[in-house]
Amino acid sequence: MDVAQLLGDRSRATILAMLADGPHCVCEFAIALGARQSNVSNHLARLRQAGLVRSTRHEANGRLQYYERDEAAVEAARTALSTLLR
Amino acid sequence: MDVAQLLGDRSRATILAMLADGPHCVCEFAIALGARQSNVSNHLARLRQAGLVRSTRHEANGRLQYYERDEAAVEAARTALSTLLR
DNA sequence: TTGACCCATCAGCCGCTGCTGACATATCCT
DNA sequence: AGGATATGTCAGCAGCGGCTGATGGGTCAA
Repeated sequence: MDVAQLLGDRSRATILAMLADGPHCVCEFAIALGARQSNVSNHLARLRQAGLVRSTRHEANGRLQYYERDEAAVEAARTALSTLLR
Repeated sequence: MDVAQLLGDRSRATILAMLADGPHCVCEFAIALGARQSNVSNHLARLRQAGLVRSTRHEANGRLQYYERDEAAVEAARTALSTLLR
């Protein structure tokens, strides 16, 4: 899926912005967005499929799934968008 | 309308990319995109409404409507997208 | 003026996409 | 084991957005 199309959704854009300052779990996104958990999971699945984020389990609490940005992919996306408007 | 959402469409992204090397008329976009004239006009109206492009009539042939990018707005969009992935 | 050309706008249709609810899975606690 | 918590996945629905055809306005040539 195209990067710009991914960012076209407000929820996904907010998620990526939140991930700028470190990892977060799914429930945090759900609260911040005021959305259901399944909804957030769907968005994260898109972002995961695009390679922009990856998920890891929390060390202490294995029930929590923590998401972090793939900085290399984000950097690539940033340059891709920049060259698109070159 | 959001900039990322505008770029999410392939047609509009192509139009903006084509405008990188100077102005073009509507018919040129239609040919390049393989789309109908009304379709292209709709996309250009969106881009116009967003302030990313502006239209001027051709000097020699007044029937041709030429579109050019608003470089200031494009630059603003570029930085907006860049900070979104900051 | 008449016709041809180029474009903008609009209503309508249709496909895509986000959202939801239900269910399955995984992990932790008791 | 059994229940609670956190998440992933999926079918279904509703709304949005892109595409089209029709129509009207603006411009040029004859």
